[in-house]
Amino acid sequence: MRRTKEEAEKTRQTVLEAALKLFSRDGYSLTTLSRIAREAGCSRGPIYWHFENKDDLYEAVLAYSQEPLEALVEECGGMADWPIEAMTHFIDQWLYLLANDRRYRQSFEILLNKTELTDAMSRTLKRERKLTQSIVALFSALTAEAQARSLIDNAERPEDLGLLCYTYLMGITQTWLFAPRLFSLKQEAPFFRRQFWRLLG
Amino acid sequence: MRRTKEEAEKTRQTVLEAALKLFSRDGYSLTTLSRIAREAGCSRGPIYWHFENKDDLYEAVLAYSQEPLEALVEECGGMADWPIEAMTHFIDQWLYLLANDRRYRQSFEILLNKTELTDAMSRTLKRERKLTQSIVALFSALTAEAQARSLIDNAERPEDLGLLCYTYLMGITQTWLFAPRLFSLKQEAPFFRRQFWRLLG
DNA sequence: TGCTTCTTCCTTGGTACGACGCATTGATGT
DNA sequence: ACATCAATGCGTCGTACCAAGGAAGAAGCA
Repeated sequence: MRRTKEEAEKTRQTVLEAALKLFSRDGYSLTTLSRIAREAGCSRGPIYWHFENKDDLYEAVLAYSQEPLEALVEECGGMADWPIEAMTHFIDQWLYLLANDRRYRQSFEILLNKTELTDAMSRTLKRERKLTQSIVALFSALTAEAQARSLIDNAERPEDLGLLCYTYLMGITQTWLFAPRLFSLKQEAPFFRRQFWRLLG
Repeated sequence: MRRTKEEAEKTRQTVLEAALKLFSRDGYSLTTLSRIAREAGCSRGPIYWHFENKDDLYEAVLAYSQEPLEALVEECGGMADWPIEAMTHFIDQWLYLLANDRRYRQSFEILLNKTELTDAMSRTLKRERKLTQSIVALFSALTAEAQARSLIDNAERPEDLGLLCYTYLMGITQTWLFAPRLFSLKQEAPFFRRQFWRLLG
């Protein structure tokens, strides 16, 4: 039955949240539209109304779940005049959100552990690589600025250091999500922060 | 028709190689047993003869593809008296194999990008986590030994440093496999090696 | 050695199952 | 009255898995 605009939008959000939960828990293939509908408390109909198909829903879920990360990149991009503070903030937030923000954690969970990156999702892949690229570029710019002000060692090229910062964070993220019981992220966070600055000198 | 023992074993290997190729390229779900059979030049029958089911084949493929890595861990485990040389060797080999050894690269490709880590593959997951654990333990032992001989800085706990070494390598691996065009692994390898030792001091 | 029998390895249909996607219908805000 | 939002049922497709059968190494026996 027809709902008001707000109700319809709420339905859409509910589906999105349900899909995020199931995709991040059970993976893309195993999660059927029926299950998502049941989790969202509706039938499969609304899903096809709000989204083109399963792939489209997946893309929407990923975009939705990555909003916090994109906001963080945006935020630190505006702190180019305080490169050290910007990097500190980025790392702190990255680790904090990973440990405490469900949506943020689920976005990585899906992408790293619950998706088969095939040609079928080239659209999603392209978006993700662009995001990766933007983070590397951000760190490259910040390290370049920090080097210019002699705040960090300048023996290495800033592009390399930008890449290094990204791989450093992704390594922690990937390892923790793959084996959460291997170590406590909250306990080790200060250690990882300390070691980060050894990398940059 | 019945083959000799050697021919049968060869069939098994062919299936394994075909599955490795397709799993690492197209992912687990998209790869059907028919495709594997066609790639291996046989029918679906032998697959069910040599392996229980699809999951079992997957497990076998992963174990097969990770032989080089397990050999490397084994090898460096025997170099406890030369911790610096052992770590150097491990990193060099890791990066070299990643760039040059097809099977080694495919094993990570499958695990990182082409598999949905659901409860269904708990057996595989357990094996992988154990392998992770063994690498972390290896580096912990090597850093502890190096600290004892004052070869590296001893401000941090060796368990933490062992974990750090692993996340460091996985970050590079994950990032490169996710976006191979982001950087050239061969060109950056020396850089990554240099920075590794900054982490340990 | 030569014949028979058993076992192994593989081929080929067939079946059961479940998912996606769509089309139809229905209900209700606007 | 109309457009929007949702429920339902069906068609189609593709896959994993199984069953029956067949062909030829391997092994036992004279």
